[in-house]
Amino acid sequence: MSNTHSFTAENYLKAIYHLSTGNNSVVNTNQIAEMTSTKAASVTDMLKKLAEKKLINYIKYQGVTLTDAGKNAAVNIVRKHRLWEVFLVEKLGFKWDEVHDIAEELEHINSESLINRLDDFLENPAADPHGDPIPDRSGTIHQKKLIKISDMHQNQSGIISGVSEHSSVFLKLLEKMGLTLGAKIRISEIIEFDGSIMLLVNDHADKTISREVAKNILVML
Amino acid sequence: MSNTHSFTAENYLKAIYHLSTGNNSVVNTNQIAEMTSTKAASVTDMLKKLAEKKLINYIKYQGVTLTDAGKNAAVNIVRKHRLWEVFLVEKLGFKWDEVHDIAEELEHINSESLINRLDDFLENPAADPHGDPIPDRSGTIHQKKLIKISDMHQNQSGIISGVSEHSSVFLKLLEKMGLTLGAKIRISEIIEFDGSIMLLVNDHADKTISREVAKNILVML
DNA sequence: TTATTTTTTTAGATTAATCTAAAAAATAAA
DNA sequence: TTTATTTTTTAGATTAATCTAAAAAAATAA
Ligand SMILES: [Mn+2]
Ligand SMILES: [Mn+2]
Ligand SMILES: [Mn+2]
Ligand SMILES: [Mn+2]
Repeated sequence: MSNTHSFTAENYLKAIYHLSTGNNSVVNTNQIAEMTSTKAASVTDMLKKLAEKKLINYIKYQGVTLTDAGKNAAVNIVRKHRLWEVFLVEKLGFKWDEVHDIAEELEHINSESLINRLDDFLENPAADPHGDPIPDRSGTIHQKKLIKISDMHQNQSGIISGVSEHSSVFLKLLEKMGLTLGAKIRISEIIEFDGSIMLLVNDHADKTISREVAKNILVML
Repeated sequence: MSNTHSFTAENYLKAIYHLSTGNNSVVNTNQIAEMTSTKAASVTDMLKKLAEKKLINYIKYQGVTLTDAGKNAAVNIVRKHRLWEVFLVEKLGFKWDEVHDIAEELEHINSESLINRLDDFLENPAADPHGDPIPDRSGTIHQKKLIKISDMHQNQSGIISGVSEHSSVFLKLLEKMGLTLGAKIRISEIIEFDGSIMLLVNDHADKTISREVAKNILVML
């Protein structure tokens, strides 16, 4: 089980995984280069190696997809990343905007018993501090259906359950506005002029957020 | 503060540190090669790089010592290693013979806030699961005076507080015999024939251990 | 459908970490 | 104090990951 790959190979696999679960399942060289902060030429080199190890399906000039083995490896890294994030927030008291970079390193520690014990210690959380689902030990992801605030209509209400933008500035803004996971919201008005949205947060006084902000907050109805 | 060095450089620094706190403060190439499971030629290469970075004092053919910067770096890695070991045992329920290899990886995660928060979360432990002292955040080590069971005399008693052999077989043996940290012992007899030792553990029935075992158990009087 | 632009791959180098084999220095033995 | 042994260093290669610049292929536009 769980062949061990280099730190670097793991980062490429994760990048391909995230890119392929977005829109298209086929991922191109330049996208990977951007996500891994490398150059296209370096990506091509690595793609050959990953293909060699049967972790991706790769045909020159045609982009890549993950094989089952590659997807397993990637999901496992995502699982570790998100569990560590829960640990950092729940046990060590980090803020939700501070944990990503540390988890980026911790996700490469390879020990199945470590991660399964951590999972139990954290009481098998379903989601990380940003609302992203944590794959279970078999690799299955139970993703709840969430919609963007920007897709809600007047008087509709729900619970904030995720974000689609993870930058520290964005997360800090939400924190300051009380728009954190678990907050109950209700759309009181959608402003015609620019689409900004007024909403009630936990039944308190109205707050207004821009459409851009609204697009990046995910709600469970 | 705390310049960041490569994973590999950190392992060399730690090896030099452990070797130099043993007997001689000057450490030689072959010792390092043995401890890092590399070859002498590789060590020489790395020594040049570490000297370049002013982490060691190195003169060809004369062995090495750590500079203050090098010692700081090494002690910090040891601090991280031991704190993670405490975490693995106390929070995740690993046995004391299972944690070394995982800590060997975790010790390279570089985040000062992470390690200080972990320290607090664990309630600032003084020692790791093997009784080794944990350097505080300033790098100071408070080492208690311990003696080997093999240096004790008849009727002397004390508390098991450390081990000087960390292999899994040895630790499992101690576990099985109830000779774990905190156990109270009293020497009932030192056998003339081969120097093996009979002792009372927590006032229970006598157990006998070989001189070799006795040399590797450390006791606080 | 040809020309232009964009994307991707190859060619050729570089850097870090490692190795084996050979040379040089230091140490121990005769 | 020579000679032999051990230790350490150098020389020369290798592997993984990366880069820049140039070539090749694919996609887009004219
Ligand atoms: Mn996250
Ligand atoms: Mn250890
Ligand atoms: Mn290590
Ligand atoms: Mn230890």
